[in-house]
Amino acid sequence: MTAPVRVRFAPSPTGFLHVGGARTALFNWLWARHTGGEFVLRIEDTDLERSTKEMTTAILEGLEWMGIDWDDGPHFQSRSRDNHRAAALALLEAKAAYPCFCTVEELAAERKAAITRKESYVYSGKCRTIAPDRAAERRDKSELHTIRFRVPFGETVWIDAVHGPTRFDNRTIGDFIVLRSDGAPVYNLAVTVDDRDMRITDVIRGDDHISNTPKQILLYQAMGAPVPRFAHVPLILGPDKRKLSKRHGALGVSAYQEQGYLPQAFTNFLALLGWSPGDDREMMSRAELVEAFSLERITGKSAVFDVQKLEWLNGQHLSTMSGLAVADLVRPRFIDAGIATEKELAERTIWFTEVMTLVKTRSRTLEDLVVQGRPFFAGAIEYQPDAVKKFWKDPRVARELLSVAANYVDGEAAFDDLEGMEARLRALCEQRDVSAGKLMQALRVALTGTRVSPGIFETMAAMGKSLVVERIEAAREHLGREIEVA
RNA sequence: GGCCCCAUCGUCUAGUGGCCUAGGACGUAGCCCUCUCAAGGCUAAAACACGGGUUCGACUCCCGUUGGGGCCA
Repeated sequence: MTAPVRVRFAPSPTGFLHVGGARTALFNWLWARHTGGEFVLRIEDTDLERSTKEMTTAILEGLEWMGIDWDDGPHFQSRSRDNHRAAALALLEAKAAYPCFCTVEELAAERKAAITRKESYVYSGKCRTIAPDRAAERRDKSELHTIRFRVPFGETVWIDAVHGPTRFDNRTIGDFIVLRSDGAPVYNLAVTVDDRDMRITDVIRGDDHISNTPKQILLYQAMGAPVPRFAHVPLILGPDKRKLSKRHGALGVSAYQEQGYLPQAFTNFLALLGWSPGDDREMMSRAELVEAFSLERITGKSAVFDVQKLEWLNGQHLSTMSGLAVADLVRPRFIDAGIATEKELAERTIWFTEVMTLVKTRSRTLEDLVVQGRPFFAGAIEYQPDAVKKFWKDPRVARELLSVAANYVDGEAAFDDLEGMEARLRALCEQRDVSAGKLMQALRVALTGTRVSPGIFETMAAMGKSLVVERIEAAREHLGREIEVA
């Protein structure tokens, strides 16, 4: 029986929750839920200058939106600084670390020399050999010093859950600082101490931390703490194949939320970036993801973020949702867009749900829903140039068609009998010797201003007779003016 | 520059020595459906970076080259 899994997500609140972080969080969460383990949230706010309360809030909100919940935390790393210092001192006590009195100038000189020799810089270890009593003496005199970790000879190896056996020659690491001269603990120390204290069993994080790992393993070993399992997840790349960054545009999770992506689609998409269930499944529910997830199936190759696939997946998830669920989700967007008031929508819940049902198969995001739903509400519409060009090519013909349409609508009593409506319209067209198809298309522009809408009879039924009449009249007037100008 | 990671269609991936004339998905193109656009159905084009080994046999294992990326400086 192995110890229950405890994972953590440890963002630093110096920026919003970006896509890479979101996926790291997701993988941790999926692993915790898959194994029945626990997910700890730790905010690494030790960079006081750049960390803000707003960013912390934004990160928590992003996680919540994605449906990622935590069992422990949020803990704030800045609150355990004393702990980190104590750990550094304990290391010193155990002779696993030593005080280093080298000045900035001396270190700069060492570095410079290394560069001229075309070697990578590692600390020479000059202060390693200072006799302990002599070092204590100098410390007592408050001579400025850092605490350095004594890196042993040999190599540091671990079995990465993603990359397999990974090894580093300790000579390339060099005695690194764990406590700065101002008493501030260094990143690798803080992380290791926190992970130890939080009893983290599995560290799932980005590939960019691989080079920190040997240092952290060395620290665990020196502290006599169990070394967790590591899984280094490949990075997410932008379309230019470079590490995803602000350059690539909207990257905060909140941006995707605003654009109208569904959290279940977004997480589904993110899960498929660097991981696959091993079969041909693409669209997966939250539960399926949890069920199928495993560290072993994470690929070692970094993946390009493909918005088009996200859009498609979002459309898929949208189409599986009921009209009612969709209506509930988009309602605020209609209100924010000033299309309808909350009260109006509340009074027409059933109708609104019907409209959303009509429109959702041809929408990929919630924003699409707003755009396509808008014409169903009273008020003026704009005639889109591309629609006019395609279906109102000749204004005279278009007006002619619309007069037939007006005639038809005038005589049409049953606005809910779709098949009957179509039969009667076709019969009328036959009688007047006009193309039913052309008429419907011209009518579509009159009713919605666009060349895209649900079936014309569904559209009319949903709009209601009076709005349909009004729109046709407006269109005929508009076309009349066009003809005069020409 | 040093260290490290990675390498299958444009993109996400399946593939763990013979099942591969390399499968799926997004995207692209075409067809069907059709009042438009989607959705849906069908079809097509599209990849194992290169060179050496190992092996009866390599997309799969090893080495090198090249390329991409990351971290540190």
